[in-house]
Amino acid sequence: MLKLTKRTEYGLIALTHLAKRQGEVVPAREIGEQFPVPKRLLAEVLKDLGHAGLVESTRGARGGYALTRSPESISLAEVVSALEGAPQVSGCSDLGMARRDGECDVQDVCPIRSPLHRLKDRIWSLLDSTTLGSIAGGGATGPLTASAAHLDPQHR
Amino acid sequence: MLKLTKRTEYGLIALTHLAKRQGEVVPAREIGEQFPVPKRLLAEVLKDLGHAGLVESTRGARGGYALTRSPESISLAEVVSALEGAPQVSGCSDLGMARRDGECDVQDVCPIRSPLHRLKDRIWSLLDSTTLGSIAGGGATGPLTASAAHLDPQHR
DNA sequence: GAAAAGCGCACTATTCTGGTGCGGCATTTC
DNA sequence: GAAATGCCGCACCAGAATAGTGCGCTTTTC
Repeated sequence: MLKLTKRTEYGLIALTHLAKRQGEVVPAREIGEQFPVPKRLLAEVLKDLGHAGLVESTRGARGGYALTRSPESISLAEVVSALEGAPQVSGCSDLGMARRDGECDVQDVCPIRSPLHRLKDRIWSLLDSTTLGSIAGGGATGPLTASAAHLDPQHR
Repeated sequence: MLKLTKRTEYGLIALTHLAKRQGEVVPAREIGEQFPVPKRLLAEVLKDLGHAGLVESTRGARGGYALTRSPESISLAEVVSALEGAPQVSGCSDLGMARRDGECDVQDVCPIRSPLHRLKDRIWSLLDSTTLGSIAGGGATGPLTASAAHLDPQHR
Protein backbone atom coordinates (compact mmCIF):
# COMPACT_ATOMS: atom_id res chain seq x y z
CA MET A 1 0.00 0.00 0.00
CA LEU A 2 2.48 2.51 -1.18
CA LYS A 3 4.53 2.17 1.90
CA LEU A 4 8.23 1.87 2.40
CA THR A 5 9.43 -1.11 4.35
CA LYS A 6 11.11 -0.97 7.72
CA ARG A 7 14.31 -1.97 6.03
CA THR A 8 14.23 1.18 3.97
CA GLU A 9 13.38 3.25 6.96
CA TYR A 10 16.25 1.87 8.92
CA GLY A 11 18.49 2.25 5.94
CA LEU A 12 17.59 5.90 5.60
CA ILE A 13 18.13 6.51 9.26
CA ALA A 14 21.53 4.93 8.99
CA LEU A 15 22.39 6.85 5.87
CA THR A 16 21.35 10.17 7.30
CA HIS A 17 23.49 9.42 10.28
CA LEU A 18 26.43 8.61 8.08
CA ALA A 19 25.78 11.75 6.12
CA LYS A 20 26.35 13.80 9.20
CA ARG A 21 29.71 12.20 9.64
CA GLN A 22 31.13 12.33 6.20
CA GLY A 23 34.65 11.09 5.98
CA GLU A 24 34.42 9.21 9.23
CA VAL A 25 34.01 5.49 9.60
CA VAL A 26 31.17 4.91 11.99
CA PRO A 27 30.32 1.49 13.38
CA ALA A 28 26.83 0.05 13.20
CA ARG A 29 26.75 -0.16 16.94
CA GLU A 30 26.76 3.60 17.24
CA ILE A 31 23.71 3.90 15.06
CA GLY A 32 22.02 1.15 16.96
CA GLU A 33 22.62 3.03 20.16
CA GLN A 34 21.32 6.32 18.94
CA PHE A 35 18.14 4.98 17.50
CA PRO A 36 15.87 2.24 18.80
CA VAL A 37 16.47 0.06 15.81
CA PRO A 38 17.00 -3.69 16.03
CA LYS A 39 20.74 -3.84 15.73
CA ARG A 40 20.77 -7.15 14.07
CA LEU A 41 18.42 -5.95 11.36
CA LEU A 42 20.38 -2.78 10.99
CA ALA A 43 23.46 -4.82 10.22
CA GLU A 44 21.50 -6.67 7.60
CA VAL A 45 20.41 -3.45 5.99
CA LEU A 46 23.86 -1.95 6.10
CA LYS A 47 25.19 -5.02 4.43
CA ASP A 48 22.75 -4.60 1.57
CA LEU A 49 23.63 -0.97 1.22
CA GLY A 50 27.25 -1.98 1.04
CA HIS A 51 26.45 -4.54 -1.56
CA ALA A 52 24.72 -1.86 -3.60
CA GLY A 53 27.77 0.34 -3.37
CA LEU A 54 26.12 3.10 -1.39
CA VAL A 55 28.28 2.61 1.65
CA GLU A 56 31.73 1.27 2.13
CA SER A 57 32.44 -1.13 4.92
CA THR A 58 35.64 -1.44 6.84
CA ARG A 59 36.25 -4.53 8.85
CA GLY A 60 38.16 -4.89 12.02
CA ALA A 61 38.20 -3.27 15.39
CA ARG A 62 38.09 0.27 14.05
CA GLY A 63 35.76 -0.76 11.31
CA GLY A 64 32.39 0.58 10.39
CA TYR A 65 30.58 2.19 7.52
CA ALA A 66 30.95 5.34 5.50
CA LEU A 67 29.18 6.85 2.53
CA THR A 68 30.90 6.29 -0.76
CA ARG A 69 29.53 9.47 -2.25
CA SER A 70 28.20 12.79 -1.14
CA PRO A 71 24.68 12.78 0.30
CA GLU A 72 23.55 15.02 -2.51
CA SER A 73 24.45 12.45 -5.10
CA ILE A 74 22.57 9.61 -3.45
CA SER A 75 18.95 9.41 -4.43
CA LEU A 76 16.12 7.88 -2.51
CA ALA A 77 15.46 5.77 -5.55
CA GLU A 78 18.82 4.12 -5.17
CA VAL A 79 18.22 3.39 -1.54
CA VAL A 80 14.81 1.92 -2.12
CA SER A 81 16.09 -0.06 -5.03
CA ALA A 82 18.91 -1.48 -2.97
CA LEU A 83 16.70 -2.40 -0.06
CA GLU A 84 13.44 -3.45 -1.65
CA GLY A 85 14.27 -4.12 -5.22
CA ALA A 86 12.80 -2.22 -8.11
CA PRO A 87 9.37 -0.79 -7.42
CA GLN A 88 6.32 -2.05 -9.20
CA VAL A 89 3.24 0.02 -8.97
CA SER A 90 1.15 -2.70 -10.46
CA GLY A 91 1.56 -6.41 -10.66
CA CYS A 92 2.23 -6.06 -14.30
CA SER A 93 5.92 -5.85 -14.83
CA ASP A 94 7.61 -3.34 -17.01
CA LEU A 95 6.75 -3.40 -20.63
CA GLY A 96 10.28 -3.90 -21.73
CA MET A 97 11.03 -6.68 -19.34
CA ALA A 98 10.75 -10.34 -19.95
CA ARG A 99 7.67 -11.66 -18.29
CA ARG A 100 6.99 -15.08 -16.92
CA ASP A 101 3.74 -16.56 -17.96
CA GLY A 102 0.80 -15.65 -15.87
CA GLU A 103 2.52 -12.91 -14.02
CA CYS A 104 -0.15 -10.51 -15.04
CA ASP A 105 -3.55 -12.06 -14.82
CA VAL A 106 -5.19 -9.63 -17.09
CA GLN A 107 -2.31 -9.31 -19.44
CA ASP A 108 -3.98 -9.43 -22.77
CA VAL A 109 -6.76 -7.00 -22.27
CA CYS A 110 -5.53 -5.10 -19.27
CA PRO A 111 -6.88 -1.58 -19.67
CA ILE A 112 -4.80 -0.09 -16.90
CA ARG A 113 -1.34 -1.35 -17.58
CA SER A 114 -0.05 1.50 -19.59
CA PRO A 115 -1.42 4.26 -17.38
CA LEU A 116 -0.17 2.61 -14.22
CA HIS A 117 3.16 2.07 -15.78
CA ARG A 118 3.36 5.73 -16.45
CA LEU A 119 2.35 6.46 -12.91
CA LYS A 120 5.09 4.24 -11.64
CA ASP A 121 7.59 6.23 -13.65
CA ARG A 122 6.29 9.40 -12.11
CA ILE A 123 6.66 8.14 -8.58
CA TRP A 124 10.01 6.69 -9.41
CA SER A 125 11.31 9.94 -10.77
CA LEU A 126 10.07 11.59 -7.64
CA LEU A 127 12.19 9.23 -5.59
CA ASP A 128 15.00 9.74 -8.00
CA SER A 129 14.99 13.47 -7.54
CA THR A 130 14.97 13.20 -3.79
CA THR A 131 18.49 13.12 -2.47
CA LEU A 132 19.81 11.85 0.78
CA GLY A 133 21.18 15.29 1.33
CA SER A 134 17.75 16.83 1.30
CA ILE A 135 16.49 14.24 3.73
CA ALA A 136 19.41 14.45 6.08
CA GLY A 137 19.44 18.20 5.94
CA GLY A 138 15.83 18.35 6.91
CA GLY A 139 15.23 20.67 4.03
CA ALA A 140 12.82 20.26 1.19
CA THR A 141 12.25 16.75 -0.01
CA GLY A 142 13.14 17.68 -3.50
CA PRO A 143 13.22 20.31 -6.18
CA LEU A 144 9.81 21.73 -5.69
CA THR A 145 8.15 22.30 -2.39
CA ALA A 146 5.18 20.05 -2.31
CA SER A 147 1.67 21.22 -2.22
CA ALA A 148 -0.13 19.64 0.63
CA ALA A 149 -2.37 16.72 0.04
CA HIS A 150 -5.95 17.63 -0.39
CA LEU A 151 -7.67 14.76 1.18
CA ASP A 152 -7.11 14.19 4.79
CA PRO A 153 -5.75 10.71 5.08
CA GLN A 154 -7.55 8.84 7.74
CA HIS A 155 -7.78 5.25 8.62
CA ARG A 156 -10.57 3.11 7.42
CA MET B 1 7.28 -1.71 -1.73
CA LEU B 2 5.42 1.02 -3.42
CA LYS B 3 3.09 -1.34 -5.10
CA LEU B 4 -0.63 -1.23 -5.50
CA THR B 5 -2.56 -4.24 -4.33
CA LYS B 6 -4.58 -6.51 -6.55
CA ARG B 7 -7.66 -5.07 -4.98
CA THR B 8 -6.79 -1.68 -6.36
CA GLU B 9 -5.92 -3.13 -9.71
CA TYR B 10 -9.20 -4.91 -9.95
CA GLY B 11 -10.99 -1.84 -8.74
CA LEU B 12 -9.40 0.26 -11.43
CA ILE B 13 -10.24 -2.26 -14.08
CA ALA B 14 -13.81 -2.26 -12.94
CA LEU B 15 -13.97 1.50 -12.78
CA THR B 16 -12.50 1.96 -16.21
CA HIS B 17 -15.06 -0.46 -17.49
CA LEU B 18 -17.83 1.46 -15.83
CA ALA B 19 -16.39 4.65 -17.21
CA LYS B 20 -16.93 3.39 -20.71
CA ARG B 21 -20.55 2.81 -19.93
CA GLN B 22 -21.50 5.94 -18.19
CA GLY B 23 -25.15 6.16 -17.39
CA GLU B 24 -25.62 2.43 -17.71
CA VAL B 25 -25.99 0.02 -14.88
CA VAL B 26 -23.59 -2.81 -15.49
CA PRO B 27 -23.59 -5.98 -13.43
CA ALA B 28 -20.45 -7.31 -11.81
CA ARG B 29 -20.83 -10.49 -13.78
CA GLU B 30 -20.15 -8.67 -17.00
CA ILE B 31 -16.87 -7.32 -15.74
CA GLY B 32 -15.91 -10.69 -14.44
CA GLU B 33 -16.52 -12.15 -17.86
CA GLN B 34 -14.51 -9.59 -19.74
CA PHE B 35 -11.47 -9.77 -17.56
CA PRO B 36 -9.85 -12.75 -15.90
CA VAL B 37 -10.56 -11.44 -12.45
CA PRO B 38 -11.78 -13.59 -9.56
CA LYS B 39 -15.44 -12.69 -9.54
CA ARG B 40 -15.82 -13.16 -5.88
CA LEU B 41 -13.00 -10.75 -5.17
CA LEU B 42 -14.34 -8.34 -7.70
CA ALA B 43 -17.60 -8.24 -5.83
CA GLU B 44 -15.72 -7.51 -2.67
CA VAL B 45 -13.89 -4.65 -4.31
CA LEU B 46 -17.03 -3.26 -5.88
CA LYS B 47 -18.67 -3.34 -2.50
CA ASP B 48 -15.89 -1.24 -1.01
CA LEU B 49 -16.07 1.20 -3.86
CA GLY B 50 -19.76 1.50 -3.27
CA HIS B 51 -19.17 2.04 0.39
CA ALA B 52 -16.76 4.83 -0.47
CA GLY B 53 -19.37 6.45 -2.66
CA LEU B 54 -17.47 6.05 -5.88
CA VAL B 55 -20.00 3.75 -7.43
CA GLU B 56 -23.68 3.32 -6.95
CA SER B 57 -25.14 -0.12 -6.71
CA THR B 58 -28.54 -1.12 -7.93
CA ARG B 59 -29.95 -4.33 -6.64
CA GLY B 60 -32.31 -6.67 -8.30
CA ALA B 61 -32.51 -8.61 -11.50
CA ARG B 62 -31.47 -5.66 -13.61
CA GLY B 63 -29.05 -4.46 -10.99
CA GLY B 64 -25.40 -3.62 -11.24
CA TYR B 65 -23.01 -0.78 -10.71
CA ALA B 66 -22.56 2.66 -12.12
CA LEU B 67 -20.23 5.55 -11.46
CA THR B 68 -21.65 8.22 -9.26
CA ARG B 69 -19.59 10.94 -10.87
CA SER B 70 -17.79 11.62 -14.10
CA PRO B 71 -14.53 9.74 -14.57
CA GLU B 72 -12.70 13.04 -14.67
CA SER B 73 -13.75 13.88 -11.17
CA ILE B 74 -12.64 10.62 -9.65
CA SER B 75 -9.04 10.58 -8.58
CA LEU B 76 -6.75 7.64 -8.19
CA ALA B 77 -6.17 8.81 -4.67
CA GLU B 78 -9.79 8.22 -3.84
CA VAL B 79 -9.73 4.77 -5.31
CA VAL B 80 -6.59 3.76 -3.48
CA SER B 81 -7.88 5.25 -0.30
CA ALA B 82 -11.12 3.36 -0.60
CA LEU B 83 -9.45 0.07 -1.36
CA GLU B 84 -6.28 0.11 0.70
CA GLY B 85 -6.80 2.79 3.25
CA ALA B 86 -4.75 5.93 3.39
CA PRO B 87 -1.24 5.52 2.13
CA GLN B 88 1.64 5.73 4.54
CA VAL B 89 5.03 6.09 3.05
CA SER B 90 6.67 5.39 6.34
CA GLY B 91 5.57 3.52 9.41
CA CYS B 92 5.46 6.79 11.22
CA SER B 93 1.96 8.05 11.13
CA ASP B 94 1.03 11.53 10.16
CA LEU B 95 2.37 14.29 12.26
CA GLY B 96 -0.98 15.64 13.16
CA MET B 97 -2.56 12.38 14.02
CA ALA B 98 -2.90 10.82 17.37
CA ARG B 99 -0.34 8.13 17.77
CA ARG B 100 -0.61 4.92 19.65
CA ASP B 101 2.35 4.11 21.75
CA GLY B 102 5.11 2.32 19.98
CA GLU B 103 3.66 2.80 16.55
CA CYS B 104 6.80 4.51 15.44
CA ASP B 105 9.81 2.91 16.96
CA VAL B 106 12.03 5.85 16.43
CA GLN B 107 9.44 8.40 17.22
CA ASP B 108 11.30 10.79 19.40
CA VAL B 109 14.49 11.20 17.51
CA CYS B 110 13.47 9.99 14.09
CA PRO B 111 15.49 12.02 11.63
CA ILE B 112 13.51 11.01 8.60
CA ARG B 113 9.94 11.47 9.68
CA SER B 114 9.42 14.93 8.42
CA PRO B 115 11.09 14.44 5.03
CA LEU B 116 9.27 11.19 4.41
CA HIS B 117 6.05 12.77 5.43
CA ARG B 118 6.64 15.40 2.83
CA LEU B 119 7.42 12.75 0.29
CA LYS B 120 4.20 10.98 1.08
CA ASP B 121 2.30 14.17 0.39
CA ARG B 122 4.01 14.43 -2.95
CA ILE B 123 3.10 10.95 -4.00
CA TRP B 124 -0.35 11.42 -2.65
CA SER B 125 -0.89 14.59 -4.61
CA LEU B 126 0.32 12.74 -7.67
CA LEU B 127 -2.37 10.16 -7.15
CA ASP B 128 -4.79 12.91 -6.43
CA SER B 129 -4.15 14.60 -9.73
CA THR B 130 -4.56 11.40 -11.66
CA THR B 131 -8.13 10.96 -12.69
CA LEU B 132 -10.00 7.89 -13.66
CA GLY B 133 -10.76 9.62 -16.87
CA SER B 134 -7.12 9.82 -17.81
CA ILE B 135 -6.63 6.19 -16.98
CA ALA B 136 -9.69 4.95 -18.75
CA GLY B 137 -8.95 7.09 -21.74
CA GLY B 138 -5.53 5.57 -22.02
CA GLY B 139 -4.02 8.99 -22.21
CA ALA B 140 -1.45 10.55 -19.97
CA THR B 141 -1.51 9.77 -16.32
CA GLY B 142 -1.67 13.42 -15.55
CA PRO B 143 -4.59 15.75 -15.22
CA LEU B 144 -5.21 16.40 -18.85
CA THR B 145 -4.32 15.07 -22.25
CA ALA B 146 -6.99 12.54 -22.90
CA SER B 147 -5.90 11.07 -26.16
CA ALA B 148 -7.96 8.38 -27.72
CA ALA B 149 -5.97 5.16 -27.86
CA HIS B 150 -7.86 2.61 -25.88
CA LEU B 151 -5.93 -0.45 -25.10
CA ASP B 152 -2.24 -0.62 -25.02
CA PRO B 153 -1.21 -1.61 -28.53
CA GLN B 154 2.08 -3.26 -27.78
CA HIS B 155 2.23 -6.30 -25.61
CA ARG B 156 4.89 -8.73 -24.50
C1' DG C 1 45.80 -13.30 21.18
C1' DA C 2 41.78 -10.93 22.92
C1' DA C 3 38.42 -7.62 21.73
C1' DA C 4 35.84 -5.13 18.28
C1' DA C 5 33.50 -5.07 14.10
C1' DG C 6 31.65 -6.87 9.88
C1' DC C 7 30.01 -11.28 7.01
C1' DG C 8 27.12 -15.13 5.84
C1' DC C 9 23.71 -18.50 6.26
C1' DA C 10 19.71 -20.17 8.01
C1' DC C 11 15.75 -19.94 10.67
C1' DT C 12 11.24 -18.31 13.10
C1' DA C 13 7.22 -15.42 13.72
C1' DT C 14 3.89 -12.18 12.41
C1' DT C 15 1.36 -9.64 9.20
C1' DC C 16 -0.62 -8.78 4.70
C1' DT C 17 -2.60 -10.20 0.60
C1' DG C 18 -5.20 -13.04 -2.44
C1' DG C 19 -8.83 -15.81 -2.68
C1' DT C 20 -13.09 -18.59 -1.25
C1' DG C 21 -17.73 -20.33 1.04
C1' DC C 22 -22.01 -19.72 2.48
C1' DG C 23 -26.14 -17.91 3.93
C1' DG C 24 -29.14 -13.87 3.68
C1' DC C 25 -31.48 -9.91 1.68
C1' DA C 26 -33.43 -6.93 -2.08
C1' DT C 27 -35.55 -6.34 -6.52
C1' DT C 28 -37.27 -7.44 -10.83
C1' DT C 29 -39.41 -10.56 -14.11
C1' DC C 30 -42.72 -13.84 -15.36
C1' DG D 1 -45.87 -14.90 -5.48
C1' DA D 2 -42.15 -17.77 -6.93
C1' DA D 3 -38.00 -17.85 -9.30
C1' DA D 4 -34.12 -15.64 -11.01
C1' DT D 5 -30.72 -12.24 -10.59
C1' DG D 6 -27.66 -9.74 -8.04
C1' DC D 7 -25.78 -7.39 -3.81
C1' DC D 8 -24.31 -7.89 1.39
C1' DG D 9 -21.84 -9.52 5.28
C1' DC D 10 -19.13 -12.47 7.92
C1' DA D 11 -15.92 -15.80 8.52
C1' DC D 12 -12.30 -18.52 6.89
C1' DC D 13 -7.95 -20.51 4.54
C1' DA D 14 -3.38 -20.38 2.13
C1' DG D 15 0.62 -18.40 0.49
C1' DA D 16 3.84 -14.66 0.35
C1' DA D 17 6.26 -10.89 2.20
C1' DT D 18 8.09 -8.54 6.11
C1' DA D 19 10.27 -8.20 10.60
C1' DG D 20 13.39 -9.97 13.46
C1' DT D 21 16.89 -13.45 15.52
C1' DG D 22 20.94 -17.00 16.28
C1' DC D 23 25.32 -18.39 15.69
C1' DG D 24 29.65 -19.06 14.08
C1' DC D 25 33.46 -17.21 11.08
C1' DT D 26 36.80 -13.67 9.33
C1' DT D 27 39.31 -9.45 9.65
C1' DT D 28 41.66 -5.77 12.01
C1' DT D 29 43.38 -3.11 15.97
C1' DC D 30 45.65 -2.91 20.21
